[in-house]
Amino acid sequence: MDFEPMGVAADLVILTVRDGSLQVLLIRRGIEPHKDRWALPGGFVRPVEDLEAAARRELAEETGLVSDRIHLEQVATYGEPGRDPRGRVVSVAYLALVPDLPTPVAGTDAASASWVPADEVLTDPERLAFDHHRILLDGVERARAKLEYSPLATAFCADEFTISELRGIYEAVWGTPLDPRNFHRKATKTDGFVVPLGTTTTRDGGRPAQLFRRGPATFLHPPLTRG
Amino acid sequence: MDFEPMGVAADLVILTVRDGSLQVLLIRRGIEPHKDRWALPGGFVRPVEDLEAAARRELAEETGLVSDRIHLEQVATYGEPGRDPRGRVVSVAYLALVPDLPTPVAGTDAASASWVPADEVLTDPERLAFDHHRILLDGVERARAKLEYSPLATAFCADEFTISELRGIYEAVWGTPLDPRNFHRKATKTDGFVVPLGTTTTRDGGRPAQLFRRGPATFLHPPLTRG
DNA sequence: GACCCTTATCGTCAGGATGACGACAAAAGA
DNA sequence: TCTTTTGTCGTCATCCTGACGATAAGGGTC
Repeated sequence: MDFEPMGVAADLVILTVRDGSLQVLLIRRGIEPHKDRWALPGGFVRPVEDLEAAARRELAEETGLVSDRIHLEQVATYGEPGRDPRGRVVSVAYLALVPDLPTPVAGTDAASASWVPADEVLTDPERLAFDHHRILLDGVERARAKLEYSPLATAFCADEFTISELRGIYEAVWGTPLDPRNFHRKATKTDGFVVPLGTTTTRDGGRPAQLFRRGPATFLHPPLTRG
Repeated sequence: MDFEPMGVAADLVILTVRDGSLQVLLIRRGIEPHKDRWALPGGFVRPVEDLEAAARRELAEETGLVSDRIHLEQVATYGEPGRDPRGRVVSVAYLALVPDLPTPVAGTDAASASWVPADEVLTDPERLAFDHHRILLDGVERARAKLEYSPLATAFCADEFTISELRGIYEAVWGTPLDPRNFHRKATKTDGFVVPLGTTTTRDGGRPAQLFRRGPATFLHPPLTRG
């Protein structure tokens, strides 16, 4: 039995935390189908190219971020017949977590790509083309869940960060305030989550805060709890 | 820009608990490539067929289970160029959890499909064709992780079960013994995990045990802990 | 029936983690 | 100097867990 050929695309949910809110990178489509509508960045996987390589290539094209230190993980694959008017297209969705970029979306013409608050997009199911609303929903939920039991929040931070900056990540992604004192205790006492650098900064105002770097832990035990 | 067509397959990690151990359904391939080698059940997605529908169809073909009450979830998608000698094939892996079947693999010729202890397969990376060892690894790890924070263990059980049967599921999947008294407390006190039926059974020997049905909870809070 | 074996179920207790919140420290700015 | 802002350390009651003792209620054996 032979197979029926299909198109395979890689779509990206690229998240960052800017101005205290979780934001997603969207592009305005320049071509049909869904011309002029907002959509997730993405494109077809090339004939000889790994799925993750395709995702990483799209990520670089849209953000200018080429580092393999950017967190990128597969979320799910969407293949409902009819989801793409061009034919049978199966889309593998990836989730990318990037720090707040100093250069706003470098390497792209600013007109077609921009950061948008995630909940603003999530509350309007018609905002995005294709089934990208569902993909975004799954991507954001994945990110929210992983903050609980993995040290992934550090992927949103710069190399060096303070505990309250880290807390700000959690508050933005979860959309809920956290007690600074309890969070401080949890973050610093969970083995391998963050390592102190011995230096301080006053960039957040108030009393100088210790600077930290991400630790070697791959999961948090016990996990943090949402809400 | 047009797309390069690829084959899209759905492969299945079908797990059950039999004789106190976690077992996976494998088939012996009757055709090339990898003829006569063991592999996960699976096949190409049809031109007009949803991915999950394809997985459910394969599940029915291999096990005779057609019920939509069987737990089936997507795990990941594998698309490395060269993973299939027939050409560029992208495989969407699904995880199915089924109760210990009274009829051993109904609807299939018994020669080509059989239950095999999962850890026996996992310890030999060359046991399975294609990249199915990796897929199995990911599927089993998903199952192990989800038992912690979801009531999914009940998917391995019959409609009515005792607490110690449920505990047996955990012990088999995690490969670690659990304290019967603490597990009983946890299972019965976690809201919505199991609901008592008021009836008892002595099928496990010893003092009659309460029978339970799965409860309405979709996650366990707080989660159970492995080992 | 007396006894034993097996499994089910309840209870106790110490230790760890959490959430709520008080208190003080150390900077910037008025 | 005083106020404001943020960081950091403590305290305490509560909940959950893991370890484990004790009792309950069947079946089987003699």
